[in-house]
Amino acid sequence: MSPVEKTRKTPRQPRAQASVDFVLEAAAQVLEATGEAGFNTNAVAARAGVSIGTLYRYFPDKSAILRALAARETEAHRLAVMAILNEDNPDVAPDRAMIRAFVRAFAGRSRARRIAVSALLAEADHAELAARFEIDGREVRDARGRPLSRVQAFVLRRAIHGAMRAAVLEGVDFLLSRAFEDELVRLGRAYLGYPVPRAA
Amino acid sequence: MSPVEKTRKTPRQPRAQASVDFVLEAAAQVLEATGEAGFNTNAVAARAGVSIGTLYRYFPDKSAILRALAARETEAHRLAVMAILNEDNPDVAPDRAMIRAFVRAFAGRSRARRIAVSALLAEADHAELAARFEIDGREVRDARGRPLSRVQAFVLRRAIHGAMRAAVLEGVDFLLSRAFEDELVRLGRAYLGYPVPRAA
Amino acid sequence: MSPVEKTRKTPRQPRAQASVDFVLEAAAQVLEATGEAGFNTNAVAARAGVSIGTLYRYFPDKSAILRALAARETEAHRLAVMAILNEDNPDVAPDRAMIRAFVRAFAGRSRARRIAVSALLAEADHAELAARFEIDGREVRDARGRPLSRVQAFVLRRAIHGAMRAAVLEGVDFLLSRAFEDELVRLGRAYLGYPVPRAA
Amino acid sequence: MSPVEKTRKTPRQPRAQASVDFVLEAAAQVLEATGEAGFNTNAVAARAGVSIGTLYRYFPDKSAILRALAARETEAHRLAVMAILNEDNPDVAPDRAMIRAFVRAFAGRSRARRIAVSALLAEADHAELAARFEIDGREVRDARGRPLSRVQAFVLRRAIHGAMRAAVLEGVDFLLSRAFEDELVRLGRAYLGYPVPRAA
DNA sequence: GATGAATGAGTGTTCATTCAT
DNA sequence: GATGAATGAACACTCATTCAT
Repeated sequence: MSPVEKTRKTPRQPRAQASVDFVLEAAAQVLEATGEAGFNTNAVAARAGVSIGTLYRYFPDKSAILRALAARETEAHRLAVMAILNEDNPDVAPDRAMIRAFVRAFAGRSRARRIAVSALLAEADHAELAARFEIDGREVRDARGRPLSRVQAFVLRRAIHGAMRAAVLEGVDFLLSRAFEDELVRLGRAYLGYPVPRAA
Repeated sequence: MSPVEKTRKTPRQPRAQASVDFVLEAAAQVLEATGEAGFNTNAVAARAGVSIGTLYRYFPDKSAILRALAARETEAHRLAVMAILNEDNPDVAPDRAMIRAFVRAFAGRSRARRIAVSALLAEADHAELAARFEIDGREVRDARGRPLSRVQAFVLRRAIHGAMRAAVLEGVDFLLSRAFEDELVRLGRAYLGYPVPRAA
Repeated sequence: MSPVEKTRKTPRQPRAQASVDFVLEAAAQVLEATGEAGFNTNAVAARAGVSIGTLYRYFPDKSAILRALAARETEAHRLAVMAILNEDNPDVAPDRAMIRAFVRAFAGRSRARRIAVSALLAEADHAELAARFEIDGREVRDARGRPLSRVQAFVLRRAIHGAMRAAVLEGVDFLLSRAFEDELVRLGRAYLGYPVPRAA
Repeated sequence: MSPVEKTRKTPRQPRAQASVDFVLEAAAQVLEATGEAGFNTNAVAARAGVSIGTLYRYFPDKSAILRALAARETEAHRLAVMAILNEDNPDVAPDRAMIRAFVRAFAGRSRARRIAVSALLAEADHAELAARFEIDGREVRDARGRPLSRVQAFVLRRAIHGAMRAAVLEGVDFLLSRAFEDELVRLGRAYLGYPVPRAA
């Protein structure tokens, strides 16, 4: 996916690509610093060190910036998770690695991501967008080796995701703790019917 | 809790209370119809059939409307859940009843509630607000009769809540299905170590 | 002059007169406390302990309150000056007594008076209003016993008044000092050709 | 002093400077025509032939327009006085020249200046602002060659200024007459102990 | 292609005034 | 006569977007 969903003119020259990047980075910073209320095109352009006219050369309107940012952040998140998963770490089970990757990726610059994504959600068709946030396409099977039903896959992913999301949003103190990670792992395994260690 | 957190002058006359109700109902409708972008004081007042001055007599500013609406919706949700729980229905286990209540109460006018609540979250201290959304104060114990740790309670509640929330937001077709309810129940029971029927 | 220039119905009953007084006193307090910016009819009515409807029964509009207040304050000032002048104080020369009276009368609740008077000036015909602020009607004569010309009388009065006014407005530290009083006295006497003591 | 105390962005392009001037000129005209009551940002922008957005590009808020106008008018006044003083006119004594300059400079567009200045006074610290309105920095000495005390200098300046101010405000017919000028000159000289011609 | 000055519709909010109760 | 809820015109100010330079 191109970083900009719909540009007036797709940038080919490096300078143009740099401008796009500056704008997106500035957008993330403005969102992080001032929240959605302070997110306006002039502020973004100013922080990007780009004129407002240039900004509009690359983004058709304000919400396109948000959309591009959401795409960029989602992609960055996906890559971060993938990177952790691909580390060849035999001591860590795949599901635990996944959860750890998610939590860590979530914890950084969460505000900008959250706002961008929620702005996206506010505008768009939810069902259509849901797919974007799937990261692990691998088929999951239960303890008996049966693939999950559609409903089961939904519940498993959204439950774990929801608990992580809430932890980030509510700023709980145990966000990066081993105990929290353990419980998320247990949740997934118990649901799938794997034997789980007793709770700490 | 009074529907209006802090009015400029507490309304005594019935006409006044009616105005407050009109405004909140109008606010919910505007949110439902146009989203947060279309949520402006003039539109709310117009739809409420009330002058803008009257609106400002009861709400000190725009965000107070949102806060009052979130409070009203949360309270309505709580009451709906309670009502379902209090139905003397011996055929339904308490955890299932709870989940059913949540899903059903969530399903109606979700957009207004979601936006109001998220506006609330955008402004306020997350940790402090989290408590408001707890509905069931009952202590939960695992299959061995031990009370849950703080982290466990958090994970259990937010996981189930997150899956329901995602289902509502994404508008999944199985939202009100028995299968979905079953899986949520299984998720909770498995996590707590209760024997669960095999997945459908 | 009636305290209220033009009432909708001249109050005869004591309760009505009391309401008028409450409103004017409240107006002075509001002006003193918040300046002209905070001077609004609802605030005045509230502080007067009177409903807004009652306020409008006695004052046709907002500026009538200001006019009545200016009249009241001017009259109070006039009476204060007269009272000081009428004290049989043989040790104080009449011109000095006058100046002292003015400065002292000016110094108290100056903000409300100043605002009321300047609001008055902002609306009305200056020439017509000027007469109101003449307090001492006595004819002044110069050292040779000749009456002052119209221009001379104007210059004398406005010069002394202007210096006092500026001292009040600028909040100088010597406002109530003997030195300041002395200089104002010297100014008047020198202008009239009387011998003056050398400056301190 | 720059005409604009603090712009949001200092204008570089000539078009921008022209906008600032248009706004200030329009502000003076609106003040002159409608008084402070009619002084609103939309009216100023409209009369300036400038959009409201442009107005706000150069002035952070409404009162900044007033402040800038007061500064501009004060400066214009100062320059006018200086110009008259610098005319090499051996027939006119310096004190008379000063008074003449003041009166003449005061007489034009007095309303706008008065309102702008009084708006300034209404907001700001009086003592701090007083200095701005000093025009002649020259030390004044009395007939015996002694410098004036602080109180004396205050009384002298404010007295003459007050008489002029009152004459302008009250619109007296003798404002530009020789007689008025003579009396102001006499007032100053008598106070300082110089021999004065007998009153006309 | 870049710039940034200009635009103006839109929005939150105030408050003088009215009038049903 | 008193009350105070309701009204709505008015206004300060923002910001997405355009376009002359």
